[in-house]
Amino acid sequence: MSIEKDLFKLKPIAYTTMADQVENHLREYIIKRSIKPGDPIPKETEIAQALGVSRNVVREALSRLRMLGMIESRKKRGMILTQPDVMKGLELIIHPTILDEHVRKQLFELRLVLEVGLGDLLFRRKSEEHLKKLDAIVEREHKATTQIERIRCEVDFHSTLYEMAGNETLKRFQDILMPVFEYVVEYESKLDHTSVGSVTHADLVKILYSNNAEAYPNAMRKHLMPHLDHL
Amino acid sequence: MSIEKDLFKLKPIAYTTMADQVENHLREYIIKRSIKPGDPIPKETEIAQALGVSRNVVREALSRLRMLGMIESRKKRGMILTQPDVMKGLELIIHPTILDEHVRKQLFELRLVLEVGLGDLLFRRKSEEHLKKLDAIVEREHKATTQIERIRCEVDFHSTLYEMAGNETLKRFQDILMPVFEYVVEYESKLDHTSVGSVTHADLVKILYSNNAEAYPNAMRKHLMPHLDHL
DNA sequence: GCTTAATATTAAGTCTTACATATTCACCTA
DNA sequence: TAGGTGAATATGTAAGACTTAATATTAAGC
Repeated sequence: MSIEKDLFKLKPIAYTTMADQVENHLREYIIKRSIKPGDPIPKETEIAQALGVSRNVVREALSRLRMLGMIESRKKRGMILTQPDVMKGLELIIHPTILDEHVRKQLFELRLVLEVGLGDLLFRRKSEEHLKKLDAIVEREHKATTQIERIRCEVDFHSTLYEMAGNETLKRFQDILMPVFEYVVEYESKLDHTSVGSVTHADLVKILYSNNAEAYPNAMRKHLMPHLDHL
Repeated sequence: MSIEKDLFKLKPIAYTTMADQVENHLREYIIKRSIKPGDPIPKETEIAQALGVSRNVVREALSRLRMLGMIESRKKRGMILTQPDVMKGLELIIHPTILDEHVRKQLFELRLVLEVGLGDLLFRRKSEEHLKKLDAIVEREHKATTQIERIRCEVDFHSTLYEMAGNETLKRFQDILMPVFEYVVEYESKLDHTSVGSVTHADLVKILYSNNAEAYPNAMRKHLMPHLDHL
């Protein structure tokens, strides 16, 4: 009897709807035929007939791909494959209030890892313009009087670093994750803030002005140490 | 005349379908009401009636959320919110053959950044077990005779590092991106391989055995230098 | 003959209805 | 009380009709 119950519990996992299957068929179709962005894909009715399902089901599958930015459709021209934004899917899921504490923490760790490792991209792609922008932020931070203003500078500083790295995908990744971090930052700001890292933003900028790429990772590690110690 | 044509080109961008709107409504609904995983959401017919659209349109929107793992549905129990896998959306989009060269390169850079920054997680969470696993891989690599076997060791080594980091989200991120990297690795393997980084896998393991977290980032940088120089 | 305007065609978007299927709940019998 | 039977219910699937917008074709005008 208990075995039968266990089997029942397994059943829903293996369950796939027609829409799921059509979605997979379409993915395979695109890959196998190596269809490129701009190329047309078959009409809804053609797909429905070819796979022996209702147009309804096909539309559900197409709707999913369209949401991810994999296809676009025009009223008569039919549908075409598009170059998807790789981070689109992430953006669609991530919302701070839905994610649980555990995942939020893991994403924050991910951020720390990224910033320590960012050095080589920064030194290869830094520009006068970016460095001056960082200078301005440090200046603003010094003059800041309220906690809110300081946190804004904090966010601006680190966002500018990602911008400097000259990697759009990475920047986009950061932009998507930012709202999650803001929650953590708020949490951290309530903690003892005298234990701030011994390396300041100004110190980091100084290193970036130099050509000493070796110094960056450990400087950033020290800067982030208050956060790292919380792991 | 040309102005009219330009306007035409802008038109489709603003276009949103009913399914898009319902999807957004549902997202808002979930957030505003702070619905938690396990909580039920309204029936398809209720949503359709409330928003004044057909059940068909509602199903398209729900289908999208279901694909992302945000909701699950049982035949009679209705639908419930689920804790989504944050990396699910990424997994659904990323396929090496669809991504263009430019994006693939950016993702590879992302990987390099991650591995250099990984140190602190590794030193905090390393275990005897993991270190021994790394030892075994280094051993295997020494004995390897074919290029294929060497590449497999390379992949195993770095995958084990992510495993050691003790961050499931990060590991999953790496697993999803791996197929993209394999393409790049294959490409790189055709290049001059005498210019391999001066720091070997064995050196990295030695550092991990020590408690010298400061040494890690620059060691990994040197190890990855052949790749970094290609940026 | 060429351009312009009206019309037809096409494919996606939407709506309605109907039925299938699986799960829950309540009733009802042994 | 246990267990089986059937009704109720919500999702899954199918089919047909209509709307809308973009393209293709034809017709009209010069």
